[in-house]
Amino acid sequence: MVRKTKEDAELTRKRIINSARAVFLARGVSRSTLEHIAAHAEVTRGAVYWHFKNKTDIFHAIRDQVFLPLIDRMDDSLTLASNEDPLTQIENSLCVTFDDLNNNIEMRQTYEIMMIKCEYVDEFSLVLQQILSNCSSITGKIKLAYERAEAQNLLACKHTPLALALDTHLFFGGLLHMWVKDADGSMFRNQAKELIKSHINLRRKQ
Amino acid sequence: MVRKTKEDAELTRKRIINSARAVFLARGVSRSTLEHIAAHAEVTRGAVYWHFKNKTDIFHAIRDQVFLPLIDRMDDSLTLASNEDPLTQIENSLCVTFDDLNNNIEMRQTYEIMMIKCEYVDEFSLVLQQILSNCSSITGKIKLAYERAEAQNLLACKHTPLALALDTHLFFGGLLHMWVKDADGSMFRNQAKELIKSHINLRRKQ
DNA sequence: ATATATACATACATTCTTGTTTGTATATAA
DNA sequence: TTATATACAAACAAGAATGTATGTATATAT
Repeated sequence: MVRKTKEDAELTRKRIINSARAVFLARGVSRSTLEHIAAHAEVTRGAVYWHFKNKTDIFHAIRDQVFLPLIDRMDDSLTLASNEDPLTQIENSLCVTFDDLNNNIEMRQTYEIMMIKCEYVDEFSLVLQQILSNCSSITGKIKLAYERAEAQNLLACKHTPLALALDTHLFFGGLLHMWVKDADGSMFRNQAKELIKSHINLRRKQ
Repeated sequence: MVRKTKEDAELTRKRIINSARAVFLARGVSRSTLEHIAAHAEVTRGAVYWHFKNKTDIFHAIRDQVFLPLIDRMDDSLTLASNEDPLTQIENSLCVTFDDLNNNIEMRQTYEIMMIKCEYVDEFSLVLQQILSNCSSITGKIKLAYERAEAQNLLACKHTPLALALDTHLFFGGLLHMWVKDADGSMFRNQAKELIKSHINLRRKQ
């Protein structure tokens, strides 16, 4: 029984990606073999090599599945017109990310893989450049929101919008890392939103 | 020429550790083999197996070399009596870490390995617990400093010392991660101290 | 209806990597 | 001074893991 229909083949491809995510999560990227992934997907390595060039190719498929849509989403919640004040917009845009992490298993697993189950060397090292670039893009969006907040006289401090944006972004990155590492949830996962609210309130006038 | 003196053997052990750090940094922990490490140290795997049980054992030796002294250092700069105000103490204790990173190659390389060249699975996953535990310890120390700042009426905001400490610690963690990823230095390494100063000034009265 | 490309499974060859075992020269203890 | 433990080097054995090559049944195009 071979030569499935195109739809069948696409299902196989997706099963391989999902299996790879599960295997990467459990064993780390390096220790995961194509045989592990194939077995989990209930196919042979032949199927894997048909759909993907190698393990790195699968890795990028998993990454793109989560991160390509994500960037747009973050942009939207900070850039789109809204009836909320800019500081609340920033707060919400950060909170949305953690809502997504809570609700979307694939996203949660992918973050965990990228942050603590992957070694950024050789082929993977260029991902670091993408991360850096994404970060400065996000910081830029946050800065714009702080500029609007400043124009509306909402800020409690005389810091520049850029300084505030960098501080917020670093806080956000730190929280993301701790969120992922805090698997049992007791230290950060349960109180992420309060931490965000507190962070934003620190710069809110009154 | 075998059977060196005890001092020679200790030198060999240190050369192996230093070589392992260099190899881990270049190839990632998983892709580094004991043969790579031995060759870099100009010994054979026999020497490596004599001094260490396996690769994980070397990993922990590298980690302990940097992190065991570090915890005490961070404690000291936050706990010891000082003629500076508590907020400046926090600022300095954060800055000291980045001074160390700049000046101490071994520490810098070790941080890079632990953060982006290692997969936290199996034997390595318990390191995550240590990280979590260290973090709450550091947060606790920062909280005490903020309590002293509050008692001295230095704070510009009505946030609790715990909330401020968590925010500062997350900022610090985020900055550490970006510092390490920003290998060329243009985005974070050069301005880490200004970012810290700005972060602390945000909570300083006036 | 036939030819061809597709979607895999199976088999093979090669290269790493690891752990262990064995050998050995020499500090060092007795 | 001799015996023994030390600090390695060298050789060995076994199992992974990878990439490729080959086989094959069947959608699908013509």
